[in-house]
Amino acid sequence: MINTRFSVAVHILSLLASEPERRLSSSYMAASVNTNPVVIRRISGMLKQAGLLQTKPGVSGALITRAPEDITLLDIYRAVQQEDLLFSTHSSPSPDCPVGRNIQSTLDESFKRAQNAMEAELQKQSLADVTAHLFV
Amino acid sequence: MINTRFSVAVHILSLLASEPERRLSSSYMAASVNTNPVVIRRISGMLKQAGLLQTKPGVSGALITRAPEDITLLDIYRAVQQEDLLFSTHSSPSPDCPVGRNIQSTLDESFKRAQNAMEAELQKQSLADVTAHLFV
DNA sequence: CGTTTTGTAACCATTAAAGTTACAGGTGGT
DNA sequence: ACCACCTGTAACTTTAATGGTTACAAAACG
Repeated sequence: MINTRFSVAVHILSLLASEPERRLSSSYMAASVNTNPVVIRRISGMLKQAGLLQTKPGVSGALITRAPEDITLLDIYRAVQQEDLLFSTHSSPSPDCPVGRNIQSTLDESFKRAQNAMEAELQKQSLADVTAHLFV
Repeated sequence: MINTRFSVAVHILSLLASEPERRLSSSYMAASVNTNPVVIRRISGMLKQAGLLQTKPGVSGALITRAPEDITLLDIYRAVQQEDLLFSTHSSPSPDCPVGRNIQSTLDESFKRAQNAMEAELQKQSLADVTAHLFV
């Protein structure tokens, strides 16, 4: 199961997108997410590195940097996921067995296709789609 | 990152598919996978429950129950994955905030789409596709 | 009848994640 | 200039999942 960083990251950016003019502090967002401000700052740091939001040390709050229409869920997913492989393969299968010898490269291809399909779907969805759904 | 059970499960079934007449013991398969026989038996148990292989207590070895063409990677994935949700969402966001109030149901939909895309791709690939790739 | 194997339970080690405390360094208001 | 507040980050704790391992009962086969 993929960790909740992705989920929290979308939450953070949804908050910022809903009030693009206001700098929202980590404490404020932590209250909405229902977690510790440090967790927010940690994830905000990843989103900042990905260029999705701006912050300044000392100055309260974060601002979104792009229009929600121009941020895909894949952008957010990639920002908070350090591992780029979705599936793990068992390590060091036996090289003395035709199956063991080739299973890794074979699975790498199969798994990559599945991951690509998932990421393609994330790319189709924008932050604007999410926020539109939030405020019905 | 998705655990290696899936990867090991495909390995097991590839072995059984490559010698459909021979009963392969957990020790034999453990040597090819390079792990402990108990790990093999544990995962074999899940594959058995899913109807993908047969075993009998006391009788050495497992047999594949279906033609590799009729087993999809999704069948195998589902057999070894107890959680049916790929993405987690953070729990108990604030009900006092319009974002917090609706984020879960919104994300559930977005995440389900992504998961469906991934699973659809797994369904397109059969065990036969995998074994064909193994023995080039 | 004894060796072997499966099926499980139980336990350990490792790892990742999330929450938390603490604090240095920067800002802005007063 | 000072002070209260915020960010960024390191460090620590807790929890849960995973994979490996030991142990053993039940079953089967020669």
